[in-house]
Amino acid sequence: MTTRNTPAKRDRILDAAEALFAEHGYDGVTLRRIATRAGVDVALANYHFGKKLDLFQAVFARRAELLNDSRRDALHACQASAGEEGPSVEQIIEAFLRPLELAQETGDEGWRHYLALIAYINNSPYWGPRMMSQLFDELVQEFIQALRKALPGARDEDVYWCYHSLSGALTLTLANTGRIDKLSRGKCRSADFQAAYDHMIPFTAAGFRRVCGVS
Amino acid sequence: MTTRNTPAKRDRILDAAEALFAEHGYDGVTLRRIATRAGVDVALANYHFGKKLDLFQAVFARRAELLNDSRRDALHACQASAGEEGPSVEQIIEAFLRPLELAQETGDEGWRHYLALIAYINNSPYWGPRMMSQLFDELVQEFIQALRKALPGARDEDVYWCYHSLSGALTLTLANTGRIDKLSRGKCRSADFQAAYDHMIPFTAAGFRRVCGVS
DNA sequence: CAGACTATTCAACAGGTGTTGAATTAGCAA
DNA sequence: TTGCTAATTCAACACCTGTTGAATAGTCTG
Repeated sequence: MTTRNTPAKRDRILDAAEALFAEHGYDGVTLRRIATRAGVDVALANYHFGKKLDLFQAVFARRAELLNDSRRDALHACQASAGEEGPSVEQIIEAFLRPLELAQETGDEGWRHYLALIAYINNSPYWGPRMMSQLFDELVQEFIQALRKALPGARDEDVYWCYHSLSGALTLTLANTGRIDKLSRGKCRSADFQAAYDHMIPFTAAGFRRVCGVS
Repeated sequence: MTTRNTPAKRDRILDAAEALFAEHGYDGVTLRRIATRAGVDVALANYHFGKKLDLFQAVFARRAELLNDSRRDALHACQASAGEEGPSVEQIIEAFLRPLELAQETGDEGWRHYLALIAYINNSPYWGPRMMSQLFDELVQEFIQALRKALPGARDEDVYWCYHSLSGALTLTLANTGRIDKLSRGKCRSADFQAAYDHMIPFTAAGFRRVCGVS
């Protein structure tokens, strides 16, 4: 153990908060429940993170940079391998979605919870406007710029509305509510991100092409 | 005023609860805040609706039947006007979405809040599985059945995954978070449901056709 | 008018909330 | 060892929560 060893309990608090916030939302979770799940005293959360809101934001920020890096790498990679006119709509959307698969590839439950937390925040009229922009807008604009290039002549407004549909489909996927499992009577499993993206990529790419007037 | 006159305060409680639950979620709202907004004593909510959870469900159920009727009428109407082979994918999706426009056509803020509440519930890993099915599944299956007929030869699994994307795009629209406004720097207004559906209908229809293998 | 019933408010409860300051423990330096 | 500092727990605070039973006001019936 080095001198700068941040002990395990701090991380266990983040993990517990991540899982609980994702399932019950900010107000549906109590600091005592987080502490209990983490096997820790209540006051420790305050010691490490300050107020409850600060803990919430710490959870939200913890994996954001890693996720953004992964997505940015995927975008730049497909841009590098594409020719002069840039990657196709499908390739761009693939770069936007596939990095999220690491949530189940690594078998790490934390990532699954984190993505559900993003879905919660993104869909919330209260938290969405307050928290999404600062961490994700810059990269999203880069993706939209790439899509614009792949859809020459498209109106800006149309591109943004299409991104809105893509974002909504993704958000509901990340929320992982299991609703599609019940509707399809088991034919679809919402926990199977790979199957979800395998369908979402051609689905949304076709939508972009149609709405943005390129066949 | 008739004998069975349920006074206005009962409805004001429902209206206040609807707006607050939609914005802050179940746990983010206090009965006292609801009562204050409704201009009513705290205990009155309990008198009319019982526990807080019962009030929540009452709000959720209040407009469900009306919404389902409206959607069912639209579906049956387009089925009646279509020929033997049934309505197109576009027509079915239009019947699924357009009834929701009454939210702003009537200028009734209550409907806007109600639709945001549906978005909150549908996207929640906790409430979604518990509350969506009982009120909405039957009609949704009818829509999916119609889509299946409009997409001959499609695999069931593909149809359900496409519906999932449609549902996600719709959910984020109803949540009305204003995120697309900021991203598009005002070019899109998320409160403009008509513009949202004008784009969503061709977008999702093209997705259905592509994924379900019909050109 | 009296009576009955519903709607509404008042007052209060038992328990849970986030937060804090002091006390305790653990880990490392000299 | 003795210090020193960060990590952790303990105990408690002031406040807010959902819920309830009794009290009051309102409305219609006879």
